[in-house]
Amino acid sequence: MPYPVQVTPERILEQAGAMIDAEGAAALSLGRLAAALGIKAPSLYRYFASKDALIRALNEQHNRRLFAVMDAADAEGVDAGETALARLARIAHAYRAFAKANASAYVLAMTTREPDQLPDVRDDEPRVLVYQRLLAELVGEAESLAAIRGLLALMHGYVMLELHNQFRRSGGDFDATYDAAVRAFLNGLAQR
Amino acid sequence: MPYPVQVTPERILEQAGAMIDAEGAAALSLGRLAAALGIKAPSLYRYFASKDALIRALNEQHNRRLFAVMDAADAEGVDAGETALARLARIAHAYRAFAKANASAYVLAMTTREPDQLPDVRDDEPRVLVYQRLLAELVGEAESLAAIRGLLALMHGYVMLELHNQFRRSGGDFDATYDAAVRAFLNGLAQR
DNA sequence: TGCGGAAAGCGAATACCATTAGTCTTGAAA
DNA sequence: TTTCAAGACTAATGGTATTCGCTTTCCGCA
Repeated sequence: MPYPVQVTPERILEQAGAMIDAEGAAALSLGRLAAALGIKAPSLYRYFASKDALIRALNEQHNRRLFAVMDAADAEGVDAGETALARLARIAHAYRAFAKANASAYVLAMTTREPDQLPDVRDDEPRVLVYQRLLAELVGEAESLAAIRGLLALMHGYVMLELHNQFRRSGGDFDATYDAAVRAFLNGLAQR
Repeated sequence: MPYPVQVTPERILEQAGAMIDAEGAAALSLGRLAAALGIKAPSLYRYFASKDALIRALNEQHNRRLFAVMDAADAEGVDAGETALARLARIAHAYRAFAKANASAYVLAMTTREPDQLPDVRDDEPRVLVYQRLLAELVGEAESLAAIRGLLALMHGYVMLELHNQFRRSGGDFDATYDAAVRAFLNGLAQR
């Protein structure tokens, strides 16, 4: 039976992502993941050194896709000849849409405390710099660090609270209040 | 040997909180918790129906304390005769200080996906309403829902990103950029 | 004063979980 | 044809939460 290759790292990640999406990250066990792939749990160790390493690969993939979605959204804004503020609002909406479409993976990537599961932060730094420069157009170079941190916080916090049902008042339109909050922040930055 | 009471629910929660603070929530096991209390794991089930129930009680306690800290901060602002905007900035700083002083417990309370670990959201609704009314002074009744959601998101998101080392640019003063972001948001709200 | 029930602890067992070590099968290269 | 490494396997280890039935101790009531 053995030898004919039955899985690849990509296939494993794809299946793991699907199971996390369907049943949540806590429910992912190597035994059930392996069974879904037609192999046994120990065989997974041929491809990933540990469960933590597998999750880190998943998180890296997630980060790449998140940035790709934001970049694509900004490209649309550029094509439409939008102002810096309008482009940032567009990016903020793309961010939230992606996070909600990949809720379990998003939460997993953003809340892992185990250092072994965390992607290397340095990979993403140049990607974030693009957006920090865009914010610098609104607020000046000196304030751009506070601006990028605040915008990331607002987007991330809103999505996290929404996904965890932590908003006490369930009434109202979540899309509309998100838009209002983002625009208030950007306007407040531009005001200075 | 049995019967002489060795623990109470309060004592269990206190020890669990201390262990989570010291070693992280993931490292909390009922066996080690029980050992630290001088009993065995199954005995814990006399006091909590499950580990999830124990964690929910911990989260409820955390929420009560967080609101108490914010209320106390606001009381100082009221005593000092501050404006609504200054009071809100003061509350935002108290929020972040509390979250950072109880990092593991904060993350645990805000990121549990298991419904059994989540406190009843309705308990906190009246407490949040106080702050929503304060925001209404800045922005009007109609926009106050977006304002409270945005402010919570900004505070929560900033703290979460900070605690998880997700801010790519590690330079700069985290206190100063938090203050700048909060004030930008509040100014943007007041501007309308 | 004595008795019964309830409460609080325990040991043992169950069913998972990630991980490791060692073994077998296979196909391709020599 | 033989060799060898890669990919899968079985079996075992130590950890986890949880359940069950049992024992011991105390308190209230007769």
